[in-house]
Amino acid sequence: MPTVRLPDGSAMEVAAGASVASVAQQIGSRLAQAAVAARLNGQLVDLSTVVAGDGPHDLEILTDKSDDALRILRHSTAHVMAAAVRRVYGNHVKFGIGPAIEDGFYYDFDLPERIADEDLPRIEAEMQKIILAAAPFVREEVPAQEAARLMQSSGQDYKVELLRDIAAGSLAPGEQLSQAEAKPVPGPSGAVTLYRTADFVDLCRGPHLPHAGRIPALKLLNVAGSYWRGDSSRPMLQRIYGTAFFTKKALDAHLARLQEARRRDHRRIGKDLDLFSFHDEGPGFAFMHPAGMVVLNEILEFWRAVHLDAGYVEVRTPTILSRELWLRSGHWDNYREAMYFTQIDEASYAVKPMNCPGGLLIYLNKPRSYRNLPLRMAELGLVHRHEKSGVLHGLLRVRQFTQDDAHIFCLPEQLQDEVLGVINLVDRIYGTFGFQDVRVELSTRPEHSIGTDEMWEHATRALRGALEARGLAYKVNEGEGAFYAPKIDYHVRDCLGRSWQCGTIQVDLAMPERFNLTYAGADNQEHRPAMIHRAILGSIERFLGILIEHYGGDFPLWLAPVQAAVLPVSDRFNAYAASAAAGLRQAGLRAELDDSSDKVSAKIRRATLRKIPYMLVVGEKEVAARSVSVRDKAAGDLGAEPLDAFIRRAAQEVREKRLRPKAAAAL
RNA sequence: GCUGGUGUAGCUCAGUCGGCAGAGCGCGUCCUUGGUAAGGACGAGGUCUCGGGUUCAAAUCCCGACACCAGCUCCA
Repeated sequence: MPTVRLPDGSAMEVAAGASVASVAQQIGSRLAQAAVAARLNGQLVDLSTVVAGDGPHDLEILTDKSDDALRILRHSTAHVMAAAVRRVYGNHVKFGIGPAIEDGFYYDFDLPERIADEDLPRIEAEMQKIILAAAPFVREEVPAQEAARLMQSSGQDYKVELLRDIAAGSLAPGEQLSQAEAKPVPGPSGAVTLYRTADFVDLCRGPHLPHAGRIPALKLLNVAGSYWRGDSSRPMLQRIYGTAFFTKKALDAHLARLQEARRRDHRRIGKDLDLFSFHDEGPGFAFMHPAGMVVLNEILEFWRAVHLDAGYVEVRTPTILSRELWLRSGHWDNYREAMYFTQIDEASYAVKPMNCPGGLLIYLNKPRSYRNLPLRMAELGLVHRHEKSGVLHGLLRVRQFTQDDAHIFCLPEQLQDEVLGVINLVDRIYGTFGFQDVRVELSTRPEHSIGTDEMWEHATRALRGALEARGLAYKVNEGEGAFYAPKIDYHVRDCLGRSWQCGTIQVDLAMPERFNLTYAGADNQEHRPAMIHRAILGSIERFLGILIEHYGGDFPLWLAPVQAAVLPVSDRFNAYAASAAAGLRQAGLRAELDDSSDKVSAKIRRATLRKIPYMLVVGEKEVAARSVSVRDKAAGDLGAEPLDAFIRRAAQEVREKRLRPKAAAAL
């Protein structure tokens, strides 16, 4: 009799030929009810899987509490969607792949008709029929040849291609098909598995729900194009995105989060708050308005202060430099399609896409001594990159932006300490903006790169050593480094759980070589310095966009374009209100007076919509007491307070760069 | 760059079958002088993205360009 070992360590005997489902039943009917799939000897399997052989077998019944179960639910929902699409559009639909992804699933289809967003309800309705019918997921193991014949005869060219690659063993993990659920693997006997749901058969490794009736809550979200296997030279398929959850409540919470993300879209808020704009006359080039400049300048003032404190000096290098310089740096070889070129007096020049060559020229401008290293040279450098038209996205992807760059020239043995110094600076800066959840990735040497193996090893070791010295968890991205250096990338997660790449630290031994940088050592010999490229905010413009979404437009006081609005109750109090506003401004606060002829309630509404943190209502009582009646945008009416006291309190809040209480709804 | 969608007042959007260009908000003027999210009246504001075509007649139909949106590819 087979024996299974459960996660709690207990063992039990099960009947020969028993399915996982019946084992679950044997453990308890509640568990059997809740069971979605199982992990048998480390493999995810269907509930219908038979526990074969005496074992002991490690068995874990997965219920809707587990993340694996959620992925299985979504993957199964993708199959149901495919079945529904086939019913709605007919048998000529060709199927690509349909995996579960981070927040849901998708399926790619090839069909002559256009699927529009308006068609999604029809598809969803068809899915509900399949769910109502509790259509089972039937697993079949067949020889690859037979599967190929089946797919061929039904015109499923993409599936045939997948089968061919499986047979050839060339379907490597990490390909665009990286979602494990989507990737069928040949069994030990060269067999592949098929899953049937309703009248849809898919090549699929599984596992799946026992039947479609186990899908409690789903939503189709949008349609978009997508290359077959992520290859831009292959056909473009139509992809439908959707999501599914085990409870209606969880689905609703997720949809609310999507809604909240739309509400916080920095493009929307940027327009509403008059922070910046874009124009046809310069696609991808942001126009910063006065209110946006206030935020930007506050960020930069803070940035300069902490850099000064961390031992940096600041430089500025030209935007246009000779083409020859970029040939020397290797940028021309590796990056010219994305660079802008121009001509000055017959000679060829490039608009800088990076600041480093300029920094190198400053280093080379005079002899350097080990006594003056490390040299930490910061530059708020304006760079231009020709991003392809389809990738532009508000402030988050632009063609011109300001990097908060720095180049640290140091002795090779100082590298790790310098990297640690940058890591500390990153912590300090991100913490100030309220980014708590920061993830770190280490990218190693890519295929196209300059420099020697030894350089790359040394450089990568310095980065890894610093990460390990700090005890930071990090993910490694093999071959994802820059052409001249391995790098640490920082990803910050905002309050909606979305991740943004901001900071980067790159240890570069190749550029100093190319540009023949030297310093005089204590031995009076020439030596080669090491170089660190780093940015913390990344692009200032992009960081502003991220901040807008993170705060939902409700900036902390120190960043708010207008910090306080003085709202007289009637124009009889305009004179006092004006003097109060002047007092605030004298104390360095950004204050405005609303002397329109509206009622206070209308003034409050307007100030609230403009997301002004403090509203100061003044009327007869306040004039008499030299006070203001404070309304905090987040906390509401706080009552009267002497004007001086408010000024002191607000100035203190600005000095401390205090974060505002989260005003977010729906979180 | 690719696939699909969208482009009308400062903003959000309506505009039927091809027949005089619309609303709300905002803006301006006047009235109103009020206590914590919208007081009232009047008014101004348009190259219907741009270029071509069809038509007696185009915001509307056709072709092309551009920009934006969703996604894919890319992001030193």
